[in-house]
Amino acid sequence: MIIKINDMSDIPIYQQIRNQIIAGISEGKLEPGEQLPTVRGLATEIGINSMTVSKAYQQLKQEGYVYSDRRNGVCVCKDFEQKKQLSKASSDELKCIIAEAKVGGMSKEDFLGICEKMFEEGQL
Amino acid sequence: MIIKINDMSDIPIYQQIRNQIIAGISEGKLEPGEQLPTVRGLATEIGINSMTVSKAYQQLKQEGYVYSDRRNGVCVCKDFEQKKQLSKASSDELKCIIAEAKVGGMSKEDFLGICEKMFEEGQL
DNA sequence: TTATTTGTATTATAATGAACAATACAAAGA
DNA sequence: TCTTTGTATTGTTCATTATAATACAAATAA
Repeated sequence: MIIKINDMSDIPIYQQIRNQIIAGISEGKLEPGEQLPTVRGLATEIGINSMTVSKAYQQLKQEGYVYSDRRNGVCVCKDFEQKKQLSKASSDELKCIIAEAKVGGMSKEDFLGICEKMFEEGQL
Repeated sequence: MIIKINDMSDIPIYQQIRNQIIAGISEGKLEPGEQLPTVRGLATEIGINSMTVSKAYQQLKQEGYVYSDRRNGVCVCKDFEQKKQLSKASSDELKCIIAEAKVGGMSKEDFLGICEKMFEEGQL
């Protein structure tokens, strides 16, 4: 699982790490129970401060994606909460994306097609 | 067209304004050529600094949603660029939303159903 | 036991962005 | 001329992000 940081992005580094870990889990690149890179290891690898990695891991932990153990590091959860609904934040963001797509002249069918492809992409 | 600011949100005020204007256009609450509230008027109405409103309008202008005129204020564009594809930012955000939905156990069908509803909502 | 590795906590600092305050200006119209 | 419009400027305050440099507790390996 390779984490890639875009320094030009306006998305904070710790958020980019978080997003990529979640994407990795959803694509099966990170398996339940698998250990994530260590805080110091990942920080050195991508050339950032270890506290920034720690911040990403703490957020993932708080959101229920990973758990941590002093010796075994941070690992992907084995059972995710099956909420089966979008968070408020996701729902709000989705509304914005759809509004922009509509104003840009995209048809509902095209939009759903894009979503479908994204959903299937990287599936196990 | 009423703009509502959520002070608790971590989304910047100028961004909230921008998002709501775009939503208003996509729902037909704001018609092509229609004048937006004045910078000072909207700022007073929602109790914020006028430069914050100006910042939102400048971003909308730069993105091609509105145009401005010294005398007539800021108006909704009459012809939007029909790009018919998502911006890089929207596409990246959508991927994150889908990854979170998948890990949360949402089926593709459920997700597409939510998108379909959102797309149709507030349609003319 | 001792040393190492793990996540985590602490303190301090620098850089950036968001929001505000207070003006000022040019352009257009009444 | 006076008002209203968007815009530009300057400065300040505050929160967030990211860094640096340590330190600590817990678990494991030597």
